Amino acid sequence: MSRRRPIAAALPAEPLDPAQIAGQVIDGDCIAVMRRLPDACVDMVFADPPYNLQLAGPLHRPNNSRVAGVEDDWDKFADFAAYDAFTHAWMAEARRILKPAGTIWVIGSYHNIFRVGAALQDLEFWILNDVIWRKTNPMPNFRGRRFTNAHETLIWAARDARSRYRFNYKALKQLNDGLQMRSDWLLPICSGPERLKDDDGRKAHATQKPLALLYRVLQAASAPGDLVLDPFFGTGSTGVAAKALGRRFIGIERDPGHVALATSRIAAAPDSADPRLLGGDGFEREPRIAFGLLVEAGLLAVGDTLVDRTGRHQVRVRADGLVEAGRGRSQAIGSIHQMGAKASGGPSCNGWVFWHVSHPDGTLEPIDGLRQHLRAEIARGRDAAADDHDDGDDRMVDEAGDGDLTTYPEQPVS
Amino acid sequence: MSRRRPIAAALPAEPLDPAQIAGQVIDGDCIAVMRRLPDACVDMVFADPPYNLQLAGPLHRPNNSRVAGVEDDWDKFADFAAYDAFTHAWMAEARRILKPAGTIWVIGSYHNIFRVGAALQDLEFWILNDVIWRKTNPMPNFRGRRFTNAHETLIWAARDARSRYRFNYKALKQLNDGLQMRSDWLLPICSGPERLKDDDGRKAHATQKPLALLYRVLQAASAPGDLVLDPFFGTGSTGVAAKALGRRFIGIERDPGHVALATSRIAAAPDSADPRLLGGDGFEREPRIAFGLLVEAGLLAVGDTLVDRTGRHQVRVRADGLVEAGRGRSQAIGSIHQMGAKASGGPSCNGWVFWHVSHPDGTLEPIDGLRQHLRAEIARGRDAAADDHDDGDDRMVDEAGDGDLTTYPEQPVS
DNA sequence: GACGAATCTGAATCCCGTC
DNA sequence: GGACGGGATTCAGATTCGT
Repeated sequence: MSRRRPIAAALPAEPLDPAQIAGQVIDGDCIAVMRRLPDACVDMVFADPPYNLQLAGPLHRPNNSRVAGVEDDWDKFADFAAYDAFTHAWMAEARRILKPAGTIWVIGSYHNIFRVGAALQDLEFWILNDVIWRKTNPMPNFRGRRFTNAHETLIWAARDARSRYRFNYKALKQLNDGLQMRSDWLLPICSGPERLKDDDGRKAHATQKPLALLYRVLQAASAPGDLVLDPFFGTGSTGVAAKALGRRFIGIERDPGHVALATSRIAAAPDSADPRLLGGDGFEREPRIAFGLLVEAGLLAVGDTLVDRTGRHQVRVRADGLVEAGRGRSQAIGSIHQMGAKASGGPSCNGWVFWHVSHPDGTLEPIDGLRQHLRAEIARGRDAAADDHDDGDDRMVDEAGDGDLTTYPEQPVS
Repeated sequence: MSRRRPIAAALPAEPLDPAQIAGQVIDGDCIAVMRRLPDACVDMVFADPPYNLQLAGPLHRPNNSRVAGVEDDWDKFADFAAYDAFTHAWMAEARRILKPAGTIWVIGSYHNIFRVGAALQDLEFWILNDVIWRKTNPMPNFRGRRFTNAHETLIWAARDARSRYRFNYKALKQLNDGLQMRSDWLLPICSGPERLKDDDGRKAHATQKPLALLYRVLQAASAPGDLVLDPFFGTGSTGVAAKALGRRFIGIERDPGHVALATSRIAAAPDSADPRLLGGDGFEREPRIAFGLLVEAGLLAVGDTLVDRTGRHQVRVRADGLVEAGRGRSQAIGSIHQMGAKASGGPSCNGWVFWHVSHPDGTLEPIDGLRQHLRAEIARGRDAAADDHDDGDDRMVDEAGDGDLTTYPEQPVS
């Protein structure tokens, strides 16, 4: 198989406490280290495993300079079977320590990504997307024998098919100028000052990933305070991005030199901004408003008529927070959603945007506008109350707006 | 497994003659049909196999309209093992009938492409590139639970690691405005008039591929007259593109309705232009000129001195087409390329651009200039001769300039 | 017929909290 | 865990409809 270190079966398997080692880089084989972590303890895994590059010999540019490829021992495997066994082993451990709602990201190239993707499926991970990192500045194909290999592939997968995983949809839509984020991401490769060099000016790691890539991954599929594990930590880009975004991390790395480099790099890296600015989705779920509240608040009156956009359907507002249509035998009563579904003929309906009130000038306004009005009033009252108590060292923040409070220490503003 | 037809073990396995059936659509299971073809008879395979989508239930757009998903029987497999067995079976046959220098293309999505890529590697195909088809107009993600699935993946692989496969580098570079063609291609999905409809106005096939995609694949990895096999022919886009580009094809399709549709579609499709305009690379490899020919042609004389760009190294021209440096014991003899490599210290060297002749005015000219001069003269003579014989039914064209002659029937100008 | 608005559609593994 | 019900969710391009 490979010339990697013997795995840790013989080493003492002292348990590790995830909370204790968060923010650290653990020196060791990732399989051995993961075995010491408890089940279901991390929220996300980001993995940049060896690519199994299989370069035949040294490659030279047309001007005869030599291309510095990946020639490290960690990228050497005897054959596909050896690579598959290795992949299966680390991935099974990663799945064990992943929380049920957690997701995994794995990055690779055509040399290994098909083995990786098949292994994920075989282990019953559930693929959510394959994401293409399109490089703005890839290395050209010097021989002119293939297409410029201008991308790498990331696979994003949930722990299983029924996972209620996190995806910060609105935050990413915002990042993409108001349109859904697509599965193809255009980002530069890691170069310039971001690229770590050793004392001789050579690159410190053969496959350092750009921070921008890690930012986007963490923004998409984790929340502030989440614990992110990177089993192939390298120079620690995952840690730097996690620190900047208020996520906690555990890094595992076999090469002691890289462990030291990553540790000092992260210590020097900027900390996260005010955690309140980092919210999971950036757009927390708004507090729920029952339709009946609009009547209580005087925004609608019992007996008012609601119409759909085309004017083809109408309902009357009842006192109990339901609406009714028709008279006598053909009368139907239900929630705004149920009656909207009935009217539109679909399996479901968002009554808030389906039904409208008619203004005197003939224009229609969705009742969602009334709801937003009411929400704003409620928020003003809540903020006034909160101002009286906002002076502690720790903040209690309802990240998701769902009543779960996350506590974490105050962070300096960077 | 799937509800496909029983495979053809029990059917009579009458051999098929590739030359006879070129241009036809064969009705049947692709594995059974391929078994009837001889070894090493096709130049390229393009395959668009079932993706194994595993759709759970109906999906609706926000406006409550229902998405027409792929619900055909041909995309139903019991599990990954069944899909893998199917993949392995058709792919092994495809490899058998592929010429040693042939390549295969397979397109898929994250549902199946990892199984496909691993199977290719397990069968000892040699992956050359994974190519990303980025869609300009993908279907959005309606529930906001994932990234817009905005691409599909093609894998391009040679029959084995040592294949001398065809890649029309210059033609694709030209297609890409003078820059190397990258591994990410931006193309619209198949819609509008190109999308075939049945009598009711519904799409005739759930997964029709755009012609532009096939054009690029055929342009990249085949030559005029090549025989291209598509084992999942569907509505025959591969055949239409092949006809337009002067490639021959064999299509295999299980569904008799699709066979009929593809056949009539191809019959109505425009034929290729003058084959001389379609050249394999669009830029035929220039005929090879031996260095010694420069002496024969009087462009260099025996004993002339060649120097490198800096003037630090020199060699003398010999009568045998080699060059020599030094005198007596330190004398070295070799080709212009070998002696260039020795002088520059690299593992290889293009002697044509490394070595120069000195003009009387002191300027240096690469000997490649002399070669181009000679080529132009040769081309003038060849064209004059060709005009006298350009009236046969078949043409013999040395596409690659390497002495391999490909014969193909004359095509009318469209 | 021209132009703008409204509608339709595409290889899709497409919800979540509460009781 | 299963059932129930609230309510959140789309982009580009072609085609059809309306004036």
